[in-house]
Amino acid sequence: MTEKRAFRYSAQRERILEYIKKSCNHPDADMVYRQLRSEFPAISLGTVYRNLQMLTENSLIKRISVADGPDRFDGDTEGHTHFQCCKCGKIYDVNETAVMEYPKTEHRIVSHSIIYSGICSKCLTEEGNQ
Amino acid sequence: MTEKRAFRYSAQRERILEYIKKSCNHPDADMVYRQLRSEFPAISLGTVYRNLQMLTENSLIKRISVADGPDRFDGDTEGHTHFQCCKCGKIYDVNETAVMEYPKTEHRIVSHSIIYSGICSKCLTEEGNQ
DNA sequence: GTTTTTGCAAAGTATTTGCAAATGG
DNA sequence: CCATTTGCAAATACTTTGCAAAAAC
Repeated sequence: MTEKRAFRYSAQRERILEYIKKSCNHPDADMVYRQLRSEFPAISLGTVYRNLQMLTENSLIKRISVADGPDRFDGDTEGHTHFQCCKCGKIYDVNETAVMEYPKTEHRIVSHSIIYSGICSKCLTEEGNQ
Repeated sequence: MTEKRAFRYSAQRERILEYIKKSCNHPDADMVYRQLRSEFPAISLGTVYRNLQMLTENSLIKRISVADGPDRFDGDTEGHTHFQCCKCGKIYDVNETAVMEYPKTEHRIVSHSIIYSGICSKCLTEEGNQ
Protein backbone atom coordinates (compact mmCIF):
# COMPACT_ATOMS: atom_id res chain seq x y z
CA MET A 1 0.00 0.00 0.00
CA THR A 2 2.80 2.38 0.87
CA GLU A 3 4.35 3.95 -2.19
CA LYS A 4 7.85 2.58 -2.54
CA ARG A 5 10.09 5.58 -3.16
CA ALA A 6 13.49 4.57 -4.34
CA PHE A 7 15.73 7.47 -5.16
CA ARG A 8 19.38 6.75 -5.10
CA TYR A 9 21.98 9.33 -5.93
CA SER A 10 23.35 9.31 -9.46
CA ALA A 11 25.82 11.81 -10.87
CA GLN A 12 24.18 11.55 -14.28
CA ARG A 13 20.74 12.39 -12.95
CA GLU A 14 22.04 15.28 -10.88
CA ARG A 15 23.73 16.82 -13.91
CA ILE A 16 20.72 16.25 -16.18
CA LEU A 17 18.52 18.10 -13.72
CA GLU A 18 21.07 20.84 -13.25
CA TYR A 19 21.48 21.34 -16.99
CA ILE A 20 17.75 21.58 -17.60
CA LYS A 21 17.31 23.99 -14.71
CA LYS A 22 20.08 26.24 -15.98
CA SER A 23 19.47 26.14 -19.72
CA CYS A 24 16.89 28.48 -21.09
CA ASN A 25 16.25 26.70 -24.37
CA HIS A 26 13.89 23.97 -23.19
CA PRO A 27 16.11 21.11 -24.37
CA ASP A 28 14.92 17.79 -25.73
CA ALA A 29 16.41 14.41 -24.81
CA ASP A 30 19.01 14.51 -27.54
CA MET A 31 20.23 17.98 -26.56
CA VAL A 32 20.66 16.79 -22.99
CA TYR A 33 22.44 13.68 -24.21
CA ARG A 34 24.89 15.62 -26.34
CA GLN A 35 25.55 18.12 -23.60
CA LEU A 36 26.20 15.48 -20.95
CA ARG A 37 28.57 13.49 -23.15
CA SER A 38 31.39 15.92 -22.42
CA GLU A 39 31.15 14.96 -18.76
CA PHE A 40 30.09 11.34 -19.16
CA PRO A 41 31.57 10.09 -22.42
CA ALA A 42 29.78 6.75 -22.11
CA ILE A 43 26.35 8.05 -21.13
CA SER A 44 23.55 6.55 -23.17
CA LEU A 45 20.32 7.97 -24.51
CA GLY A 46 18.45 5.35 -22.52
CA THR A 47 19.80 6.81 -19.30
CA VAL A 48 18.80 10.28 -20.38
CA TYR A 49 15.26 9.18 -21.25
CA ARG A 50 14.89 7.21 -18.03
CA ASN A 51 15.97 10.16 -15.94
CA LEU A 52 13.83 12.66 -17.81
CA GLN A 53 10.87 10.39 -17.19
CA MET A 54 11.72 10.01 -13.52
CA LEU A 55 12.33 13.71 -12.96
CA THR A 56 9.07 14.53 -14.71
CA GLU A 57 7.10 12.06 -12.62
CA ASN A 58 8.53 13.61 -9.50
CA SER A 59 7.72 17.13 -10.72
CA LEU A 60 11.31 18.28 -10.69
CA ILE A 61 11.02 19.24 -14.34
CA LYS A 62 8.13 19.68 -16.74
CA ARG A 63 7.54 17.95 -20.07
CA ILE A 64 6.42 20.08 -23.00
CA SER A 65 4.83 18.07 -25.80
CA VAL A 66 4.87 19.83 -29.12
CA ALA A 67 3.63 18.99 -32.57
CA ASP A 68 6.31 17.83 -34.99
CA GLY A 69 9.22 17.05 -32.78
CA PRO A 70 10.51 15.43 -29.66
CA ASP A 71 9.29 16.38 -26.21
CA ARG A 72 11.07 19.31 -24.63
CA PHE A 73 11.80 19.79 -20.95
CA ASP A 74 11.56 22.80 -18.71
CA GLY A 75 13.32 23.32 -15.40
CA ASP A 76 10.69 25.81 -14.38
CA THR A 77 7.83 23.74 -13.09
CA GLU A 78 5.66 26.76 -12.36
CA GLY A 79 5.42 28.61 -15.64
CA HIS A 80 3.39 26.52 -18.01
CA THR A 81 2.95 28.97 -20.82
CA HIS A 82 5.14 28.79 -23.88
CA PHE A 83 5.42 30.13 -27.38
CA GLN A 84 6.83 27.92 -30.10
CA CYS A 85 7.98 29.36 -33.39
CA CYS A 86 6.71 27.23 -36.24
CA LYS A 87 9.58 28.42 -38.41
CA CYS A 88 12.65 27.79 -36.27
CA GLY A 89 11.06 25.55 -33.64
CA LYS A 90 12.46 27.53 -30.73
CA ILE A 91 10.43 27.62 -27.55
CA TYR A 92 10.13 30.84 -25.57
CA ASP A 93 8.67 31.49 -22.16
CA VAL A 94 5.59 33.66 -22.08
CA ASN A 95 4.21 35.53 -19.12
CA GLU A 96 1.13 33.67 -18.12
CA THR A 97 -1.94 35.79 -18.64
CA ALA A 98 -5.59 35.09 -19.11
CA VAL A 99 -6.08 33.14 -22.29
CA MET A 100 -8.73 35.28 -23.82
CA GLU A 101 -6.45 38.28 -23.77
CA TYR A 102 -3.45 37.22 -25.77
CA PRO A 103 -0.16 37.90 -24.07
CA LYS A 104 1.78 40.92 -25.24
CA THR A 105 4.88 39.58 -26.92
CA GLU A 106 7.10 40.55 -29.76
CA HIS A 107 6.15 37.29 -31.51
CA ARG A 108 3.33 36.88 -34.00
CA ILE A 109 0.88 34.49 -32.41
CA VAL A 110 -1.12 32.46 -34.89
CA SER A 111 -2.82 29.88 -32.72
CA HIS A 112 -2.81 28.44 -29.27
CA SER A 113 -3.54 25.20 -27.55
CA ILE A 114 -4.56 24.58 -23.97
CA ILE A 115 -4.55 21.18 -22.39
CA TYR A 116 -5.59 20.50 -18.85
CA SER A 117 -4.76 17.13 -17.42
CA GLY A 118 -5.75 15.15 -14.40
CA ILE A 119 -8.29 12.48 -13.64
CA CYS A 120 -11.62 12.47 -15.43
CA SER A 121 -14.96 12.10 -13.71
CA LYS A 122 -15.38 8.57 -15.00
CA CYS A 123 -12.06 7.38 -13.59
CA LEU A 124 -12.74 9.22 -10.34
CA THR A 125 -15.98 7.26 -9.93
CA GLU A 126 -14.33 3.94 -10.69
CA GLU A 127 -11.57 4.77 -8.23
CA GLY A 128 -14.18 5.33 -5.54
CA ASN A 129 -15.74 1.95 -6.24
CA GLN A 130 -12.59 -0.04 -5.75
CA MET B 1 5.03 32.94 -56.67
CA THR B 2 1.40 31.96 -56.62
CA GLU B 3 0.70 29.22 -54.13
CA LYS B 4 -0.09 26.08 -56.09
CA ARG B 5 -3.27 24.69 -54.56
CA ALA B 6 -3.96 21.18 -55.71
CA PHE B 7 -6.98 19.64 -54.11
CA ARG B 8 -8.52 16.85 -56.01
CA TYR B 9 -11.50 14.95 -54.72
CA SER B 10 -10.86 11.70 -52.91
CA ALA B 11 -13.49 9.54 -51.29
CA GLN B 12 -11.02 8.51 -48.59
CA ARG B 13 -10.23 12.08 -47.63
CA GLU B 14 -13.88 13.09 -47.60
CA ARG B 15 -14.74 10.26 -45.23
CA ILE B 16 -11.74 10.91 -43.00
CA LEU B 17 -12.83 14.52 -42.59
CA GLU B 18 -16.44 13.52 -42.05
CA TYR B 19 -15.53 10.95 -39.43
CA ILE B 20 -13.37 13.38 -37.47
CA LYS B 21 -16.04 16.08 -37.64
CA LYS B 22 -18.72 13.71 -36.39
CA SER B 23 -16.82 11.77 -33.77
CA CYS B 24 -16.52 13.29 -30.35
CA ASN B 25 -13.57 11.30 -29.12
CA HIS B 26 -10.74 13.20 -30.80
CA PRO B 27 -9.43 10.18 -32.71
CA ASP B 28 -5.80 9.45 -33.51
CA ALA B 29 -4.54 8.20 -36.86
CA ASP B 30 -4.99 4.57 -35.98
CA MET B 31 -8.59 5.05 -34.83
CA VAL B 32 -9.38 6.74 -38.13
CA TYR B 33 -7.63 3.94 -39.99
CA ARG B 34 -9.56 1.20 -38.24
CA GLN B 35 -12.84 3.02 -38.68
CA LEU B 36 -12.34 3.63 -42.39
CA ARG B 37 -11.36 0.04 -43.11
CA SER B 38 -14.98 -1.06 -43.08
CA GLU B 39 -15.61 1.23 -46.02
CA PHE B 40 -12.22 0.98 -47.72
CA PRO B 41 -10.84 -2.46 -46.91
CA ALA B 42 -7.54 -1.67 -48.64
CA ILE B 43 -6.95 1.76 -47.16
CA SER B 44 -3.49 2.21 -45.72
CA LEU B 45 -2.18 4.05 -42.70
CA GLY B 46 -0.02 6.13 -45.03
CA THR B 47 -3.13 7.49 -46.71
CA VAL B 48 -4.65 8.34 -43.37
CA TYR B 49 -1.52 10.16 -42.19
CA ARG B 50 -1.17 12.03 -45.48
CA ASN B 51 -4.75 13.22 -45.32
CA LEU B 52 -4.62 14.17 -41.66
CA GLN B 53 -1.56 16.25 -42.45
CA MET B 54 -3.22 17.88 -45.45
CA LEU B 55 -6.47 18.59 -43.62
CA THR B 56 -4.54 20.08 -40.71
CA GLU B 57 -2.48 22.32 -42.97
CA ASN B 58 -5.65 23.59 -44.56
CA SER B 59 -7.26 24.19 -41.16
CA LEU B 60 -10.13 21.80 -41.76
CA ILE B 61 -9.20 19.91 -38.63
CA LYS B 62 -6.94 20.62 -35.67
CA ARG B 63 -4.05 18.55 -34.37
CA ILE B 64 -3.80 17.97 -30.63
CA SER B 65 -0.35 16.92 -29.47
CA VAL B 66 -0.35 15.17 -26.15
CA ALA B 67 2.27 13.67 -23.91
CA ASP B 68 2.54 9.90 -24.09
CA GLY B 69 0.66 8.99 -27.18
CA PRO B 70 -0.07 9.68 -30.81
CA ASP B 71 -1.44 13.00 -32.01
CA ARG B 72 -5.21 13.34 -31.81
CA PHE B 73 -7.43 15.25 -34.21
CA ASP B 74 -10.36 17.52 -33.62
CA GLY B 75 -13.04 18.44 -36.15
CA ASP B 76 -13.80 21.58 -34.20
CA THR B 77 -11.18 24.05 -35.32
CA GLU B 78 -12.46 26.77 -33.00
CA GLY B 79 -12.42 25.24 -29.54
CA HIS B 80 -8.84 24.73 -28.52
CA THR B 81 -9.24 23.79 -24.91
CA HIS B 82 -9.11 20.17 -23.85
CA PHE B 83 -8.85 18.01 -20.82
CA GLN B 84 -6.95 14.76 -20.99
CA CYS B 85 -7.32 12.10 -18.35
CA CYS B 86 -3.93 10.75 -17.38
CA LYS B 87 -5.53 7.50 -16.28
CA CYS B 88 -7.63 6.48 -19.28
CA GLY B 89 -6.16 8.86 -21.84
CA LYS B 90 -9.55 10.12 -23.00
CA ILE B 91 -9.73 13.69 -24.24
CA TYR B 92 -12.71 15.86 -23.33
CA ASP B 93 -13.71 19.28 -24.58
CA VAL B 94 -13.60 22.05 -22.05
CA ASN B 95 -15.36 25.36 -22.23
CA GLU B 96 -12.67 27.89 -22.91
CA THR B 97 -12.30 30.26 -19.99
CA ALA B 98 -9.58 32.47 -18.71
CA VAL B 99 -6.64 30.36 -17.71
CA MET B 100 -6.11 31.74 -14.27
CA GLU B 101 -9.60 30.75 -13.26
CA TYR B 102 -9.70 27.05 -13.82
CA PRO B 103 -12.68 25.84 -15.78
CA LYS B 104 -15.52 24.33 -13.82
CA THR B 105 -15.60 20.69 -14.77
CA GLU B 106 -16.45 17.43 -13.13
CA HIS B 107 -12.85 16.31 -13.70
CA ARG B 108 -9.99 16.71 -11.26
CA ILE B 109 -7.52 19.03 -12.90
CA VAL B 110 -3.94 18.46 -11.82
CA SER B 111 -1.98 20.56 -14.28
CA HIS B 112 -2.29 22.47 -17.47
CA SER B 113 -0.18 23.43 -20.42
CA ILE B 114 -0.58 26.36 -22.76
CA ILE B 115 1.31 26.62 -26.00
CA TYR B 116 1.02 29.55 -28.35
CA SER B 117 2.48 29.14 -31.78
CA GLY B 118 3.32 31.42 -34.65
CA ILE B 119 6.43 33.22 -35.83
CA CYS B 120 8.97 34.47 -33.33
CA SER B 121 10.43 37.95 -33.37
CA LYS B 122 13.76 36.69 -34.65
CA CYS B 123 12.24 34.92 -37.65
CA LEU B 124 10.01 37.93 -38.32
CA THR B 125 13.09 40.15 -38.54
CA GLU B 126 14.91 37.76 -40.84
CA GLU B 127 11.82 37.53 -43.01
CA GLY B 128 11.83 41.31 -43.40
CA ASN B 129 15.47 41.32 -44.46
CA GLN B 130 15.02 38.93 -47.34
C1' DG C 1 -3.08 12.95 -71.00
C1' DT C 2 -1.49 14.99 -66.98
C1' DT C 3 -1.47 15.49 -62.12
C1' DT C 4 -2.99 13.96 -57.75
C1' DT C 5 -3.94 10.31 -54.72
C1' DT C 6 -3.63 5.71 -53.29
C1' DG C 7 -1.69 1.20 -51.29
C1' DC C 8 2.18 -0.98 -50.08
C1' DA C 9 6.49 -1.42 -48.05
C1' DA C 10 10.52 0.44 -46.37
C1' DA C 11 12.68 4.02 -43.85
C1' DG C 12 12.93 7.49 -40.41
C1' DT C 13 12.20 9.51 -35.65
C1' DA C 14 11.27 9.29 -30.91
C1' DT C 15 11.10 6.57 -26.99
C1' DT C 16 11.08 2.39 -24.11
C1' DT C 17 12.86 -1.86 -22.38
C1' DG C 18 15.66 -6.33 -21.15
C1' DC C 19 19.80 -7.51 -19.28
C1' DA C 20 24.30 -7.94 -17.17
C1' DA C 21 27.69 -4.97 -15.04
C1' DA C 22 28.57 -1.00 -12.09
C1' DT C 23 27.40 1.84 -8.33
C1' DG C 24 25.10 3.67 -3.93
C1' DG C 25 23.80 3.13 0.66
C1' DC D 1 25.20 -7.44 0.08
C1' DC D 2 20.94 -5.89 -1.93
C1' DA D 3 18.47 -2.54 -4.65
C1' DT D 4 18.95 0.96 -7.97
C1' DT D 5 21.11 2.84 -11.91
C1' DT D 6 23.87 2.48 -15.90
C1' DG D 7 25.36 1.42 -20.86
C1' DC D 8 24.34 -1.14 -24.55
C1' DA D 9 21.45 -3.02 -27.91
C1' DA D 10 17.24 -4.51 -29.43
C1' DA D 11 12.48 -3.52 -29.56
C1' DT D 12 8.52 -0.67 -29.93
C1' DA D 13 5.57 3.29 -31.20
C1' DC D 14 4.51 6.80 -34.25
C1' DT D 15 4.98 9.02 -38.64
C1' DT D 16 6.88 9.97 -43.19
C1' DT D 17 8.28 8.75 -47.76
C1' DG D 18 9.46 6.46 -52.51
C1' DC D 19 7.27 4.29 -56.05
C1' DA D 20 4.19 2.25 -59.41
C1' DA D 21 -0.73 1.72 -60.17
C1' DA D 22 -5.31 3.82 -59.88
C1' DA D 23 -8.34 7.69 -59.90
C1' DA D 24 -9.66 12.56 -60.82
C1' DC D 25 -10.43 16.10 -63.98
